[in-house]
Amino acid sequence: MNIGEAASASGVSAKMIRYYEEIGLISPVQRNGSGAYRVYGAAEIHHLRFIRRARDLGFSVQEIGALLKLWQDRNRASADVKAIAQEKIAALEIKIAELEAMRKALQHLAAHCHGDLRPDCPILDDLAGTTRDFH
Amino acid sequence: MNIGEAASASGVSAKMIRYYEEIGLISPVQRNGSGAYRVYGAAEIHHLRFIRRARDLGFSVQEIGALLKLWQDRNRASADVKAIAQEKIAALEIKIAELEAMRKALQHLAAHCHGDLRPDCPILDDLAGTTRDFH
DNA sequence: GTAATCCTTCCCATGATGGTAAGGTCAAGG
DNA sequence: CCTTGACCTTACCATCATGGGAAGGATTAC
Repeated sequence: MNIGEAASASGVSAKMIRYYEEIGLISPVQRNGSGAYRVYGAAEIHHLRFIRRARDLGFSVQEIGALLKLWQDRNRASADVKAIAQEKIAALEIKIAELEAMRKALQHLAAHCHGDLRPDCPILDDLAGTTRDFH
Repeated sequence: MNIGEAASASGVSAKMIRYYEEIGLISPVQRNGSGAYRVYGAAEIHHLRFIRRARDLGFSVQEIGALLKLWQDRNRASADVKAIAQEKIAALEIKIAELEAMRKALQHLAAHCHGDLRPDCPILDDLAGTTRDFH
């Protein structure tokens, strides 16, 4: 299987497959007879799917490196994996809270903005720091 | 006021102040006698605070450019500002939903992982795509 | 006058991804 | 056997906002 086929089979773009190889997330695969083309088998596709799924779940490439190691360590403790997942959950919660705060603040401002042709605008007033309390 | 003082007065790092000038978000400020140092006054600090606040609310530098133009246009329609804010709110909501989905998926997996010394781990099973339905 | 602190510009790095360009390889069909 | 088109290769650049550092000039305090 060439890289293009591996890409569509795994959901990871050819570009990214080469990149993951370059940074050492996956080891270099075999090449074809002339050594020109990368050749992928079922095991490699499996790896790539793993990576793809982990990316979708929000893990960074570095974290995926750790997960891959654990995946291949038959004696791993499930606690090690769970710890990584829980750190990620905590990070997600922080990020979500930040975005929620932004959303709330913006919605509050937008709710008080006429949104018509008049120039008066509480949103800009807030950004400019000239807000009079409009509660 | 030199750039360092402007930085602490506005909450925007000196590095970023120069960057914003470089990309044209703010216009070049006056220089001191020898022309070596940038000099900031109250108006510039006000601008920088505006930028800082808008960044905190999640606006990109490009969007802030638009907001700054509107801010300085006395005849702007508040609808124009509100539209930008609402687009940003919508984008935030999409991002939040994505992160929430990740968090949910991870929490579901983590809840089913023993988290002990045994190697059996539903999290890795899921990533590997070998999950047997454990509902 | 000297030392310390600040400022300047320029270059590099981040993280994960996409784009492009120049060129090599392979498979199918004539 | 040769051409053509599809695919692959590497190498470089761009993104977005930010920080780091180096080399050197300006200013300020003593």
